[in-house]
Formats: sequence, C-alpha cells, structure tokens
Amino acid sequence: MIISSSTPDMKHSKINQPSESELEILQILWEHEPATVRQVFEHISAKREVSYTTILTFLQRMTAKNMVTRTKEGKTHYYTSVPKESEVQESLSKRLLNTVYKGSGLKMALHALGQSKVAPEELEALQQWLASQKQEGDE
Amino acid sequence: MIISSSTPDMKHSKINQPSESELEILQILWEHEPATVRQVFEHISAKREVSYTTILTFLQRMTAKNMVTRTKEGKTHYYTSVPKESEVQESLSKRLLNTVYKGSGLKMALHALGQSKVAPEELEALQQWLASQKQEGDE
DNA sequence: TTGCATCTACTACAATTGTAGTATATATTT
DNA sequence: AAATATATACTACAATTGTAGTAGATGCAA
Repeated sequence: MIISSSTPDMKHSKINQPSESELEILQILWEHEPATVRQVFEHISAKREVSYTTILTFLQRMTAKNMVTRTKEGKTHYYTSVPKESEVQESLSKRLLNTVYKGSGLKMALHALGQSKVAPEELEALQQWLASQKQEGDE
Repeated sequence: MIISSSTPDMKHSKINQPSESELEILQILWEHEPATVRQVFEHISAKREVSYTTILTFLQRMTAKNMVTRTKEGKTHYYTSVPKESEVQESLSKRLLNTVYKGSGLKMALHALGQSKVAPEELEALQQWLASQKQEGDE
C-alpha cells in the first residue's frame, strides 16, 4: 500500500506570506486575473520604474513556489494567483498581531483605525461587530 | 557658516522596519533594557534553539544600523533599543495597511479583532473610540 | 524574406537575513 | 599557574529578494 510520500503539500507555509514585491504582483492579479507578464508589467511600470524581465522573473519564481499558476496560450503565459486576497490579508495580519502586538487585537485595531480616515458607513460595521461581541459576552 | 552637510539623519527609514529576528530581539530589549548579549540570548534560547553568536551577530548588525545603542561596562556591552515599541508597531501596521489593505483601516481592524479574543474591558475602549468618532462626524 | 517586436528561459549579481564557527582577549576558578 | 568560562570581533555561507541582461524562438509587418 502506497502512502504517497510525494508532495508533502505543506500548503500555506510560504504562499500566504508573500514578500513586498510578490504582493504587489498578487494585487494586480487579484484585480486582472488571468494576466500576462506584459499586462502585469504595464500596471506596475505605471507606478514605478521597473524592467519587463524583472516582472517576468518574479512570475517565474512565484510559479515555482506555487504562489501563482499559469497556462500557455500560444507562446504566451497567462497567470493566476493561487492564494486569495483575504487569505493573504489574514495571514499577514495574524503575523503582525503575534510578532508586534503580542496578540492584542485591540491595540492593533486601534492603530489600523487611527491611521486611516474611516467612513461613517464603516463605523456602522464596527458598531455592528461590537454589538455582536457584547451578545456573546452576555450569554 | 557651516550647515553640517553630514549625517543626512534619514532617521526612521530602516530602524522602524525591523526584520522578524530583529524584532524578536527588540521585544526582549523593550522589556529588559539595557541588556547584555547573554541576557538576550537566554531569553530567546528559552523559546527556540539558537547560538549565542547568532544573537551577538544580530546585536552587532543592529548597532551598525543604529537600531540599538550600546555602552561598554568592563568587557561587556549593554544594549538599548533605539526605536520605541509603539513607533515600530505604528510603522509596521501602516505598511500592512497600505500594502495589503489598500488603506482600509476598517478591514484591517476587523481582521485584527477577529483573530484574537478581546476582553470585555477592551471592548469598552473600542466603544469609546467609536463614540469619539461619531462626535467628529456630527459637528 | 528580412527584420523588428515579443515571449520565454537562463544567468548574474548585490544586499539582506538567518545562522554559526574561529580567533583572541580577559576573567575566574582550582 | 593552568584550565575554564565569557565576551567581542571577524569571517563564512546559504537562502531570499530585488533587479536586470542575454540568448533563442516565434510572430508580424514592410
């Protein structure tokens, strides 16, 4: 009986912790998926100086890490992100929470809120959340 | 008249964005400042396998980056952190906010809150904050 | 058909990060 | 004094990250 010792599948070890540049690329993909190297390149070079091959290299490395997937269409590759945006957000904020806030979600939340102007409708959502928490506490 | 063109003083460029390991060391310092290499080492090696010289190397590099400061006492050095804990927290959370939450403090706050159990007293603080925000909006 | 444009694969390289060994000086303990 | 422990400085090295150049294939345009 074979236990399939291959591909340990250690899934979310690296792909949910993209580096700064990898994240920049993932952002583009999340909005314009699937995209070619050229397309990603266009989006990024609209914001900063970078070479086409730099993007290409990244996409290739990310493919190797299984952070993105690609399919060939003629001579061109179309890339798709593997992790979802929300997964990466949670993964990275969890890390921040544990490494710099020692697990205090409140402190982190206040910092997050303090650093951006929150719209009134958004305050609503927060109000909601608060209410739901009180409930739980009461039961 | 001399304008002192030296030391551009580009202060908070790197020292507020410590790497994972640098942060681990800063944490120790924030709680046990000033501390020797040995002391930092003891704290860290209580949690994970690491060599004394690894810690030494880090403290030396961090000194070079002005992320920590040191004073000699006999043959031993006593290290003190340069950035304050709150500064690093704000700096890193600001980065996360902009790179992965595209500036939406609310989403980030909710993730932070969702990933840790928040104590009732803490909910209070949040309630307070919310109230203060509503005020502003009303004026 | 000749040549430019566009793709991909491969190679390179410096800086940073994490880790630790070696050499050396200085204490401290027997 | 000899052995041991402790501290620092220096060196090394692999992996990761950010950046980009070169070579070769293929497609399109004149």
